Amino acid sequence: MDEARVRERLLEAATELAAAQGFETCGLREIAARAHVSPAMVAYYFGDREGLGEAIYRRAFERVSERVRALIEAPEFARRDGLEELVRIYVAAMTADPWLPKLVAGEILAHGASPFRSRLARDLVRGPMMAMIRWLEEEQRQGRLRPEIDVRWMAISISSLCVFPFMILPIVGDELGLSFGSDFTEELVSHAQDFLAHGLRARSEDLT
Amino acid sequence: MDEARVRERLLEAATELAAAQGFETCGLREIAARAHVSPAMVAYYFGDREGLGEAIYRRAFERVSERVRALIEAPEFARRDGLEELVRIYVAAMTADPWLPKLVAGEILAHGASPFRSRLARDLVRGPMMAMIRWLEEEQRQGRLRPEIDVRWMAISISSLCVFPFMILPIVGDELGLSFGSDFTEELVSHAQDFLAHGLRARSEDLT
DNA sequence: GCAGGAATCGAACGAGCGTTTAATTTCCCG
DNA sequence: CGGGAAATTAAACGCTCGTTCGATTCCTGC
Repeated sequence: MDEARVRERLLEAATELAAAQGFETCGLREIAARAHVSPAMVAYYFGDREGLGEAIYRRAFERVSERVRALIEAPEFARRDGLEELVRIYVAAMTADPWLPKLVAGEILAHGASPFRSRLARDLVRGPMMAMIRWLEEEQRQGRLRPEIDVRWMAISISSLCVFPFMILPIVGDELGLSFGSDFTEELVSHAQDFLAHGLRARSEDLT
Repeated sequence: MDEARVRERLLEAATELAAAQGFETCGLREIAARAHVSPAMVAYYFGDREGLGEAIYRRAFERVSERVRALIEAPEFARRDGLEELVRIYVAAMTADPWLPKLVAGEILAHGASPFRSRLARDLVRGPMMAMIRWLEEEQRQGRLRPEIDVRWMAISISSLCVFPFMILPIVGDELGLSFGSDFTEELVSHAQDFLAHGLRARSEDLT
């Protein structure tokens, strides 16, 4: 088996299956068959089944956190429309790998299933959200966000608008005439930006 | 075993476990033990394991669709602030049973795992969303919603704001100082209403 | 009070799981 | 080219799963 490292092929097969049906429900033999490899290779490279699961979720976590770190450190954050950039990069992080949204959803759902999964779900969700909250607080302090709104709920709402659409798209997408792809991502970004801007941003004029 | 019907106790135990860790990952013996009943009772009342799963998810689906039907037929919909009422009842539907949010999340994630689960996930998500879209179209036609926004994205955003917070609350709740309960629900409703009203509603005055 | 069907149980079965092991192949280096 | 370590495999093991089955208990109507 020379065309690619066995370890990498196992990770890829396991990731695809975990994204399609959840890691818990797919067997070692199924993963190994998809990677054209013996099931014993899982023990050889990852110790045991849980080691393989930890590896694929850790990789997913690192990809997300790496992109969210770019989100935080990007120079666009200092600009006036930082909120728009936040949404754009947040969505871009979700679409960087086609299987990431369902993987994140699985991790959210698996929270509590095992100590390892709980810890990973926490890392996967808490890190980006806490960073976002800190950024929102600063924006609010500078008067660019409506002062009366709790930043925690701002962060929850932003996350909801950026993540949840990916989770329900496979179910309602064909009925709505929407499907994965750059079109969907761009529409999501622009609509989320629109909602958030008109809902969150401090305005000099109108309304209480 | 007289204090409650065995069938009902099995349904309850399976629902709690499915909400806590997903139906796929909990065994029949575990469910039966929690219901203080022999595993053979599952076969007796539900035929097989999948029959039990179908029963609990069907019941969840019926509870949701029943409450969303109330949402559609409620007299409040004819009022000026129908959007606020929609959010309130949508969230109320999610909180009617404490295990419903995770059950819905699991169903979303399980879409594609099996023909039965795909069909149920579709029923669970499509029905309420299509009804919501039809209602939003009517609202938009009557000039109460900004005319330039795609109603499909309105529905996606409303669903996101009303459902996703329940999914991440177990993970980030303690760090944010938020926890399940009537307080959380009320805050969620009021914030979602605020965001949607200022983001979606047509205004006579300001901005392009 | 008893007969008979419904309800319930504990035990056993076969299948599939993750894992281990011994054997084989592959590869690299002296 | 040959030897030893690394890589890979097929087969087997023990375990747990969902399911089945015969026996037992619990109702209920006569």
